[in-house]
Amino acid sequence: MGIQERKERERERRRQQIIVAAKRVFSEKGFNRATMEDIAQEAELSPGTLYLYFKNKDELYASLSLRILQYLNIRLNHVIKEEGLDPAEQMKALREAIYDVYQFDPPILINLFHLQSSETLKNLSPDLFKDIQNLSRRSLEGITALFRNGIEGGLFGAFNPKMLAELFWSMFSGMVLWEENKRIFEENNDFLKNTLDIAFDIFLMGIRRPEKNAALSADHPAGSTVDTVPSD
Amino acid sequence: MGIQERKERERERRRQQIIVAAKRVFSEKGFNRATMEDIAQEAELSPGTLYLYFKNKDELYASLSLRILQYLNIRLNHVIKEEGLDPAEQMKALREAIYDVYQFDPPILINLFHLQSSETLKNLSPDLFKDIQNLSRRSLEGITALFRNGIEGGLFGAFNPKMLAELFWSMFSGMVLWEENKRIFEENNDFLKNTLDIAFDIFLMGIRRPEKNAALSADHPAGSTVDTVPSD
Amino acid sequence: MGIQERKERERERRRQQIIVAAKRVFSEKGFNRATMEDIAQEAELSPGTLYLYFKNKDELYASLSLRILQYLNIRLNHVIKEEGLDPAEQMKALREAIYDVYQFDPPILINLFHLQSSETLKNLSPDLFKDIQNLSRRSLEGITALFRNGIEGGLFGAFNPKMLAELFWSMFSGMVLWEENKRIFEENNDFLKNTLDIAFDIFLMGIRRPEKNAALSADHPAGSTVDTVPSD
Amino acid sequence: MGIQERKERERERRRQQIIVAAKRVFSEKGFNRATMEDIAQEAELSPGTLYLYFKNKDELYASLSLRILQYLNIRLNHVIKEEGLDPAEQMKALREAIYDVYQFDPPILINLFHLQSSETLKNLSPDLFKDIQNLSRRSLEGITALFRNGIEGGLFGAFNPKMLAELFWSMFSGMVLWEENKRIFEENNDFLKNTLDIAFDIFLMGIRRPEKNAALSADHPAGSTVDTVPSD
DNA sequence: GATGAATGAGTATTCATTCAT
DNA sequence: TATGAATGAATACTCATTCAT
Repeated sequence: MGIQERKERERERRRQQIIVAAKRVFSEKGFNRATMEDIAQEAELSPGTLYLYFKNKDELYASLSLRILQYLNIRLNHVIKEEGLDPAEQMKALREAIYDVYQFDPPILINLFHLQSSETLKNLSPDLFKDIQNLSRRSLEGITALFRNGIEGGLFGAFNPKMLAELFWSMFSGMVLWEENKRIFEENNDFLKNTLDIAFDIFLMGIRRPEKNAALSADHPAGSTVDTVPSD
Repeated sequence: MGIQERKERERERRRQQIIVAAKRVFSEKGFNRATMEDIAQEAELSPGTLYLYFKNKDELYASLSLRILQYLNIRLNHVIKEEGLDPAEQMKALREAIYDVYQFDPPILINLFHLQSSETLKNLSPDLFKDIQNLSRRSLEGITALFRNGIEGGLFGAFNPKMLAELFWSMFSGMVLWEENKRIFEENNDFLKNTLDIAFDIFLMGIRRPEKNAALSADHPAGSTVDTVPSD
Repeated sequence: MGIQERKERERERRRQQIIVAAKRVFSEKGFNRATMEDIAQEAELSPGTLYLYFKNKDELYASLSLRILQYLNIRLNHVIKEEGLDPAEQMKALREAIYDVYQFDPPILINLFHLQSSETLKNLSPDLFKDIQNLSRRSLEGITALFRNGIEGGLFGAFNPKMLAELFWSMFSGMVLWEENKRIFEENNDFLKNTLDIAFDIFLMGIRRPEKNAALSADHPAGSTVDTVPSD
Repeated sequence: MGIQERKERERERRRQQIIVAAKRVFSEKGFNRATMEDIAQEAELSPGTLYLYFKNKDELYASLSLRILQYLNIRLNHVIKEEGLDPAEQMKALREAIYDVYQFDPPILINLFHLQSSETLKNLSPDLFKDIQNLSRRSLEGITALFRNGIEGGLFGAFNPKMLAELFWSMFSGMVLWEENKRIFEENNDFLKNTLDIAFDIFLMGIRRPEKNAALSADHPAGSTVDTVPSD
């Protein structure tokens, strides 16, 4: 059993070694231009060895995302389980957690969004697909829980917490992509780092006063999302 | 001259025919799995003909984006130039324009974001790259102008209009991507159509009360974007 | 008939126009890289028109060679038919004719040798192939005749005139190719112009004294070509 | 180390296996009509494998030439370094060496001349181009050295040895091409084998008596190459 | 005759994946 | 386990040639 376990640990170490190498290569060359040969070289292994740890290139790529989703979950759980935070403080902690996830590995985070909107996802092994799906869902549930706390704690009005969570998350995705856009167009001015704070505030401001929102929203049906959609 | 013009028109019609076919195939199979052969077949042309109208696969793909950017610009210009709208009404019109752009061609819009965060962009002919860059920039300037109107019209507080425009646009991008995510994870519940309104309201709500924002933002440096960054 | 003839003349003019354009393009880009499109553009015609005058690309290419072979024949005939030349003067005239053929169109002449050692020749229409074959043969016969005159006039020893003609011609081919080599290796020092004279002299010197040749050749069977091989 | 060496040897064997197959296919079909697929099939390998040993089709083709140039060099060095040969015997040995080079691999030798007068050469990797260039140069230097010996040994008159070497080599090239011509025109009578001897004799005869050459050359400037051009 | 848009067969090259060692 | 040589399917792109106008 000790041997079994040591082997398992060793195996995990190799996987991480490969993932780290893959991360570097994918970031530098993009998914299509990065070859398994490149990654093997970066990992100081042979191409064949990669296939002992990952079924194929798509799965190796997807495993990168899994890693950041795992980190996201850990951070969200910390926020949720930390004792003695009132809803407003939780919100501040959420913002910081999101920050950290971005800083944990910016290129991988971009890969994550790229992955999600690509054909790759459809070709994963069912297990890995499930893992990604579950972790995504759990992350969203975590954020939802935080918003629900806020609502229940009287911090916000009567919005549907899941919808707020999704909106919040998609807003964040958009900012990350926008950052990437700017890098390509070479107007690199650190959009994300400069605006996440202000965006967060604007967002929280907006949802803080539901009675005014209701007024504004009165002339279109989206008002129906307020409080009437079951929160999951 | 009449002949010249007719030929030009005929040529443009063919280009559109190919673009339409390409759109279908790219949407169905994604960029990598879609072959030029597939597209030619869909367009009821031969592969060689595609190359009479588009230099290569990348450029054909990029041309899809150009099309939606053109539509976006037209719609934004309408909003800006429409007479007799007060800032609040302009904001409402902006929301509707954005709606329409999405509905004009949802899969292409997703392609646009995919394109922007991909390696493809770097390999276009300089002309096409410039076109996309310029149209993107002009679109953003259009949105910026609308926010500036809002600010000058006293509708909002003292935010930097360009930053608001970028934030708004990235939020929208994120929602589109999220919609795509959900499609892949097969929880298709029309997130975008249901939430664009509410998101818009939240966003506008938030930026409407800068004095409160300032209070919230007081403990972090992002407050510095308020009113102190030159509006262009 | 007048009309018929004028049409024929017009047709020939077009052919020449195309050949001239093709010559330029082939010389600049080589056979494989030169496209029919390129040639059409150079001739200020459309690609389709080329096919009204030449069955295909190979035949157009081969027609270039025909042109220089025709010129070679004309020059050789002049030398042969010129009255009052003794064999030594005829030899000098031959040298000058060969010079002129090279200077008539150096790149085409190189093309000619390239053509002859390539797969192209096998794929010509029988007629064109025959034409080239016949003109080549006739040229060689012309040179042979000149050498026979020399032999019969006592200028040389007892060599087989046809063999001397072939040897002479292959030597010239080799010099042309060598010139081309040097151009590619960028040691361009006009080898051909500088050495044709000296080569000619060495060659004539050598064959002038068959009794010495016989001595040198005594230990190998090639001596059998002396005077014993039928001259056709 | 033993392993390293064995691998290197194995690799070289594969290269030769491919070169041999390529030689057959190129000879049969010519450069353009021969496909990499054909060559792979002939070598009983897969197309991909060819690219593990040769960067591309051009380089594979050029490598054929390298092989014969290497053989030529070896043979020339033997002649030069053989002890106890007087200049006349060296010349005889040169003739035999040239014979052998032709017989070593007639089709490849033709390829070599074809290569040198084609566009291919310009597109090789710098290294391979350098190799070919150097070996060509060294071969010519070898022949030059032999002629210099002859001159210094009083065998010939006062010609420039390098020019003689070039002339000699181009004559040989021409004979090879002419042989190929005849094969295509289907009058295959082993021209080369029958005439190299006689050509050699004529050539040597001719250069043996420079004072007579000078007489003949008196009326054209090529006489200036006699003795006045530096021998390198 | 002349055009030139359309054709579509033809191919070099890549690279994820396998498997004998 | 690890290797890395070999595989061979897959595909973007070219260009000689055709034919409706």
